[in-house]
Amino acid sequence: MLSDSMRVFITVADKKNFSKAAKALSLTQPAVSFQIQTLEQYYQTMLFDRVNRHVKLTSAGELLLKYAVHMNNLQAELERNMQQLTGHVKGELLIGASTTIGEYVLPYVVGSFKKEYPDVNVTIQIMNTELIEGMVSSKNFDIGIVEGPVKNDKLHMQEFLDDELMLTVPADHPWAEKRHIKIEELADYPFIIREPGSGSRLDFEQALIDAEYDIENLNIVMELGNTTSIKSAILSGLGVSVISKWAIKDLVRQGKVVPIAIEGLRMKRKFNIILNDEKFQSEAASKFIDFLDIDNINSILHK
Amino acid sequence: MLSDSMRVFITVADKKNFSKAAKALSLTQPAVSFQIQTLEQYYQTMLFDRVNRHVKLTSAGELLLKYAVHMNNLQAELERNMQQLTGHVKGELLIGASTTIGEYVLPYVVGSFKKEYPDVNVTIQIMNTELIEGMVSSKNFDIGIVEGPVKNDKLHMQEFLDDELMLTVPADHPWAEKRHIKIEELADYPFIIREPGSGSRLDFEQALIDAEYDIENLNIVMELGNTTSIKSAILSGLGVSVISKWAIKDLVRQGKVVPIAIEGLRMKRKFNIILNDEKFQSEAASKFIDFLDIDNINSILHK
DNA sequence: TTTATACCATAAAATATATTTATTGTAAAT
DNA sequence: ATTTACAATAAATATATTTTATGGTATAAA
Repeated sequence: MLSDSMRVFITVADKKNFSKAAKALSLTQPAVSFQIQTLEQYYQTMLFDRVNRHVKLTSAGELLLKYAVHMNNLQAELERNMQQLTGHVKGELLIGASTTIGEYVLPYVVGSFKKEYPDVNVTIQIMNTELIEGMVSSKNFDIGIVEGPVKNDKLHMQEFLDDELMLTVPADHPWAEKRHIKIEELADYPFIIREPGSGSRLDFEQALIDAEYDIENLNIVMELGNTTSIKSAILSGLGVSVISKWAIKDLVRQGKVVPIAIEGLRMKRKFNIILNDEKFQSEAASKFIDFLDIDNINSILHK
Repeated sequence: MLSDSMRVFITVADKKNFSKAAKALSLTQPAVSFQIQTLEQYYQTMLFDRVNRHVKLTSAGELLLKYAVHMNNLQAELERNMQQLTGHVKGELLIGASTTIGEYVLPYVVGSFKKEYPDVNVTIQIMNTELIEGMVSSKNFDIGIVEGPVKNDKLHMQEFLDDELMLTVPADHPWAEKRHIKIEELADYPFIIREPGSGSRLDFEQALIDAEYDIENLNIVMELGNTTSIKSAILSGLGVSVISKWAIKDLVRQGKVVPIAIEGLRMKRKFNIILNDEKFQSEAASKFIDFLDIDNINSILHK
């Protein structure tokens, strides 16, 4: 293992801030100060210039960082080889996911993965696509999974799962009997919509534009900030809405809501895995990526 | 810095013995057991087979060793670069030297070196040429300095200092007035000789053979195992002997003994530095090797 | 065989090291 | 002038490592 002080040093060099490094390492700021001081005494030189509101590597610090990163990479490589040799896959796995995926798809996937690899600690962080891309780029996340395509062309994208936004109505709704309605009928009932800027809202709006239907015709009664609130609103009869098929899967099975197709509206989309090819993947990450194979995922989700 | 457990691991892998590794690291054996167990738990695998009277790396151990050595080399390189950057040369310096050099030359050299580099800890280990060559080969010594040439052709040799074996007599000896005697006169006084096998004895014998003088003619009254005893014996008037000019320098200056040349006997030899070019030299070692420059050494020894 | 020797493992106590809590100090931002 | 956002320091505490003391096992020697 890399020594504690080196890990602390790398983090401070990364964050350029003792307190933030401490938080990232689950330490207090004095503990970080202490470790840096230990290194500075050992090498008899300052590693950071404490200048005003930030810290900055000295040339000695730059030199140390170069070697620290190199050693860190060696350690990661060692760990991976060791796990391949012994078969004991373990470690941390940090996944960034957008809301629907993180709330309605990944929990099942991760649950199944953990049965096979109980010593891998998986953390799912839910945030928007842009932030996820940033964290994958900076190698802070092992994997990102988002709705829609990736902007950053340094990142590698691969298809994960099909999704479709479905018009969702309560089981006792007049439309529940039908399998599909025409776009024009949409205006007949109160409609609940996601907040502007969210992925789902954008996809829905785009589908309406493609179908040349003016969103102003809808009878929008409420704008809500997340899928769960929309589901509650639908269940309580406040209106109908358009939601990812994965988000309503349980409610559909329980017979509480019914998904309806809207003729002429194309609301299919893909969930995509985003990876940073520059990042050395841990054995845990590699195994998880293998696990995300579509056939495997289908067998998990359709049971 | 490399973590403690890695340093312990490397040592055990090297010595193939927990107790010897402990001694080499100035630890107790249980401390070594503990560190190895820590690693074994971390990687969830045995690193050594404890088989009968020795331990042996498992395949996981081999893998770890490969990376441990690599990291260790990186650390050494880092330390050297850091010392060059900051100018703070420090660390351990282990020198193997044969008796005369270690006792009569190196103390002055090292004393002078330490004035310039006070944070370098120099250790001189006195042993025979063969052992020194082994320790330089195995990279356990940074530098070796021996009388005479090196056998091992993997090692790099460079000339250090001129030496000459001198016939040494007490100040009140009849020969003391003369500057030189003939070989034949040697038999006129009791002669003290070094034990067989020692470098000085061999060099002396070879010089006699080259001069076609039979050693049996000498009036050998005593055989002693080290230079200091021979000096005492000469001072007490027990006889005369042949000793390195460096070993008697002080006594000559004090006027207690006199060095005499023996006509026709060639007893000049060289002190040689032996280095292992495969070894990554610390900054301290490099500085010391620079310091061994002949002009520098002469200015130290002739003051 | 028995006994001695050369190993490593383990447990408990001692020691050393790292971390937290609480506080101070110092610029910059409000 | 006050607040804010940092890092440094000191003392108390927690954690990790090491030693001391002891036990176990296999080989070598008697």
